[in-house]
Parts: sequence; C-alpha cells; structure tokens
Amino acid sequence: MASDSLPEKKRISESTIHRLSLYYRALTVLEKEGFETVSSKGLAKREKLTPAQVRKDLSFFGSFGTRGLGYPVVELRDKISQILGIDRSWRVALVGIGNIGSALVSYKEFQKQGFQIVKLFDNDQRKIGSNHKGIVVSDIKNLANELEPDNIEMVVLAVPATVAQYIVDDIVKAGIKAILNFAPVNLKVPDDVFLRNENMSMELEYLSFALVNDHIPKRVR
Amino acid sequence: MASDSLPEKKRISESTIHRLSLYYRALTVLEKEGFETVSSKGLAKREKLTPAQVRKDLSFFGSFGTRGLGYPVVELRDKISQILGIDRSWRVALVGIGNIGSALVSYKEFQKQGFQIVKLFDNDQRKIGSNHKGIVVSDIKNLANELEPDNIEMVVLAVPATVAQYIVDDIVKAGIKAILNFAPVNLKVPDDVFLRNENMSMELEYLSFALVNDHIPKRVR
DNA sequence: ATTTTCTTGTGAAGCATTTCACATATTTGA
DNA sequence: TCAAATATGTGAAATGCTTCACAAGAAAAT
Repeated sequence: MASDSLPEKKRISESTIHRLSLYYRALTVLEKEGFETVSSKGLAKREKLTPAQVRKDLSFFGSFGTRGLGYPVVELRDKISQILGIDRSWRVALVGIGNIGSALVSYKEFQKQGFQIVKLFDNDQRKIGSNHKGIVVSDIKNLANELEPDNIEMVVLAVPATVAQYIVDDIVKAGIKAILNFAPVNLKVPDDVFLRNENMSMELEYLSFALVNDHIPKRVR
Repeated sequence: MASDSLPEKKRISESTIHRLSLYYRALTVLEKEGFETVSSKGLAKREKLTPAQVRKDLSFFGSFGTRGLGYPVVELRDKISQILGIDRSWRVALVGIGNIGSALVSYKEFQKQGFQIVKLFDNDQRKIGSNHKGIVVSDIKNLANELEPDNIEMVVLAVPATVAQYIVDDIVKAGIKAILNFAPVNLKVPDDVFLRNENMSMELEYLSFALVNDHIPKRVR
C-alpha cells in the first residue's frame, strides 16, 4: 500500500502545556542558581509533580535528557520556550482600561515573558488620548483599523461582561486569532480563534468550596 | 456484620467544581432573563459543554431536576451556591497593594460573589496608612495580630514572587487556610492549607503555544 | 576496565473523567 | 385519558491522563 496513515498531529493536553510553563519558570530559576543540569526528580520537586510526569510531558516533544545525568538546564529551557512559542516577542493589544486593564499595562510579568502590550483601547472619552506607560489610549471604534497595521497578534480583553461579546466580535473581525478574556462571561468565537478565560472569582469560589467541604483536591494545577 | 464501609467522602474533581461556578453564573443570567426552568441541554449550550456533563456534575450532589421539564433555575442556583459555599460572605484580606493588588481592591466581581476585601497589607511605608476604597493599609508586620481578630478566612496574595514565600509563611502561621496567590512561584504550604494560583502569564503562554502549533485543545476550561 | 549508580524514555497498567445510551419519570397535547 | 414528547439520573463504555516499572544508556566510582 502507498500510505499507511495521515500525518496525525498529536494532541497535547492542556495540563501538559501548563506544566511546560511551570518547567520553564523552574528552569529559569535553576539557571540563576547556577545549576547546569537537573533531573526529572529535581524538576518535579520544585513544582510538586512526579518525575514520571515530567519525563512523559517532555517526551511528547523529543528526548532532551541524558541518562544518568538529567536535563541540561539552559538547553531545556530554550527548547521549552521554542515549544511554547515564547522564544520571540508577541505584540499584544489591551482593550478596556479599567481597574484590571490599568494593572495589566504595568504588569511586568507579561513583559518579561515577551508579551508586549503595545496598544490600548477604551470607549470612554475621558480615557481616550490619555497616556499609560507611554502608550496613548485609542478609541475602541478604531479597533479594526489599528490592529492589523500594528501587527497585533493577541488581544487581552478587560472590559465589562455586558459588552465583552460585542467587542470580541470586532476583534475577531479584525483578524485576531488569540484572545485572553478577563470578563466573567462565555464568549462565542469561531473555531479558528483561540480564546482563554481568566476568571479570578472562580478561584476564590474553589477556595470557598474547599473550606466548606474540607476538600482535598486530587490534582492541583 | 456491624458496619459495611467507612463514610467514604466522595472526591469531586477540580473540573467539576469549576463547572459549578459556570453553572452558577449561567443560572444567574437565566434568572435575570426570566426563565423558570432550564434543561441540561440549555445549560450546556450556554457554557459550551455537553448535557451529559451537566447532569453528571449535578448528580454528584443530588437530584435537582424534574424529568420532562428540566431544572428550576432559582432553586438550582441557590443549591449550587450552597455547594460552593458562596451562600454567605467571606472576609478576605489582600496582601500587596501594587498594580494587581490595587486593581483587585476595586474589582467588583469579588464583592458580587460575596468575597469582601476588608483588610489591606503592605510593607511599603508610603502605602501604609493610605486609604483604598475606604480601607486603611496596615503594616504587613501586623499580619499575625490583625487577621484573626478581624475574622479573616481567606487571603489574596499579590506581592512580588521574591518575597511571596516569606509572607505566605506568616499567613499560614496566622491560621489562614485558604490563599489565592498571584505571584508566579510555587509556594509551599502545609497540607491543610488550600492554595490556588492565578498565573496570568500562563494563559498567554497557552495562547502562544496554540498560535505557534495551530493547536486545537481537547478540552477548554 | 569493570562494576555500580544514576536517570532517561516509554510501553503498559491503573485511574479518572467524559460520553453514551437507556430506563424511568414527568409534562404536553390531542 | 392516553399517547407522544421531553428530559433526568445513572450504570457502563469509551476516552484520556497519570503512574508504574523496567530496559537501556551514560556517568561515576573503584
């Protein structure tokens, strides 16, 4: 027979991807601490995971370790940054300059990981034209016109839940394929748009549940 | 025989608890929209889940629906709020009045879900004594003395990663059993303390991975 | 050089979660 | 009143994820 099977793109679980972020962070610290190599055991301990989990996660992407020795810290960190796509910088627009939005403009962690907020939008006339960390707030009406010419590839949405769907529709129309939403609402987007939700109340609700039910979770993110 | 088995506390998955939060939110909207009942199908559609999932989740806690009709919106919402422990208010302290911390003090969603931030702490002399939304910032040195008398049961931690572990140690010593951590670091706490992490960069990294790998995630939070 | 120790990478086993499918109960409509 | 339609609740099947356990490779020790 000519061909056995289709390319078959392997599906990586959300958990694995999140753990890659943890490994990346741990490896950054390990490098600072002067370690040249680290074992799956050592890495696991730092993030409260199991060595097998670490090895399995990494094995989805290749063989990066040396038997008897472990993983080279810097090399592995670089490899993970490639996998996650953070070996480059991303141009991000932030829509909604309220409480949360303002905080995110100044949030250094984004910058550090290569997520550069380079554009701000709001619909409030008092905010439009004002300057936040060197960026002038644009009118949200210009969203469609201003995103593409500025090479924006991601949008962080920090607007009230009531208007989030309208705005996300505009964002999608503007061709953006990745959105991080802080509004506590389930937004509808086409299948080819990646949407992640950051729902901070949800985590407090989880804590509330845990306290009330004295619940020991099986797995911890 | 006298006794068959031990009480056997059933373990609920993290995912189920998170979905309860989603159901709660959806039911709140449904009530506002004037619906008296909703089917598992209807509820599922609102949160992009399957009807079977909704029914299974709820079945862990009891039988709340009527065959042929669905679930009573208000009743189910109240029941879920009981399960999650948000049928009461929680007194929360916020430690770290930086970018994120300041935003969270004003974040109305917390208030709405019954999480009342009633105490603020910082170590910066310029911030101590200042007023945020009617709350005077206390010196972090007084953490141990001021949490218990004020009946604080949860702490939101929004301090730099470098000092987070020291502060969390104090928080634990003060008897707090539930902590929501915004610092991008893996904090060590005793087994009887519930710790949740809110890592906003992680979600951007997920989006980055998705864009680079054109990855369609299997399950979405 | 050889043995011992260490540690990876990975099928397979073990669990956990989700989905299926259907008996059962209730409502709706004729 | 009865049939048709609707929708729950739940074992069982299917799927997915984690852990186990070990062969194999490399380093360290002797």
